[in-house]
Amino acid sequence: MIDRPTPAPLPADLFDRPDCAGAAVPFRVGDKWTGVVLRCLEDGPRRFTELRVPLHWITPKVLTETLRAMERDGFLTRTAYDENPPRVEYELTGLGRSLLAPLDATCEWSRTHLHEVAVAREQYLAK
Amino acid sequence: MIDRPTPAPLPADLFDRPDCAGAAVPFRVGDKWTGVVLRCLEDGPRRFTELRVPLHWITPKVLTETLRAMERDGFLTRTAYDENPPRVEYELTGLGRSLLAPLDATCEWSRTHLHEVAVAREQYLAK
DNA sequence: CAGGATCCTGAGGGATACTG
DNA sequence: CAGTATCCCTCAGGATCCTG
Repeated sequence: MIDRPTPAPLPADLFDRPDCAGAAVPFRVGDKWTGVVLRCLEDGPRRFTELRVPLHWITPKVLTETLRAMERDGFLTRTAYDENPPRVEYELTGLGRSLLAPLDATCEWSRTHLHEVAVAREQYLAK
Repeated sequence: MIDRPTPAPLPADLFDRPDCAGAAVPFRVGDKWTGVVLRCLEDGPRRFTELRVPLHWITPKVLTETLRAMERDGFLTRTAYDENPPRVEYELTGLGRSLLAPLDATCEWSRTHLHEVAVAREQYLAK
């Protein structure tokens, strides 16, 4: 386990910026949320509620399902600390981190080509 | 338009081989079928029915929807020849071809890491 | 051959409320 | 705080039949 400084808080508009492909990205990883969760965890471990913020307050049920599936597939670890109030942290494994490569390739494509898709759609409608 | 020799027929088991990630791939491009259609077209233009073969005889409705969406987004062109019986060919555009890069990155990940996912799932079940 | 028209289902995803 | 437990609802995707 790498000794890592506390990562900066996740900005609430992390996936809501002009330079972000967001919902228009034609790629999805696994289910609807796996990709963005991956991005949220790349700087270090995060807590449950912390993750909900940039995910537009995704419902606990859906986030739990997503995290459980990713844990099952070996993409992240779930660590529960026996405290009160309870604290649980999710952290990427090496396998999960390896997913960042194809994810980056996808985001890179979006950055360079997504506007062409928008143009193509307009031309298609104009016909 | 590049002058291209007639591509080899699409093998029916193109996505049904032991070395193919297939349905286990945790990535999807756009909808369920866009990625595999992309792969089917990378060697040159293909006809409607020709595409259905490796796609396990996907129903015409679903294939039409997929192709229309990809045409609308500028990923492929649809060329109808005025013959009898009718002939229609689908061919990747430059934009569509550019999608092969992130798609390759994804497939490469699957090749090298997919078995780790299988192992992780077994360990998860064993707990 | 290349689809259009219809009908149908199931599973992913969401809202709300409650709990240790 | 970190979830469970229910209920609900859309809609991608499939089955089937028909046509220029």
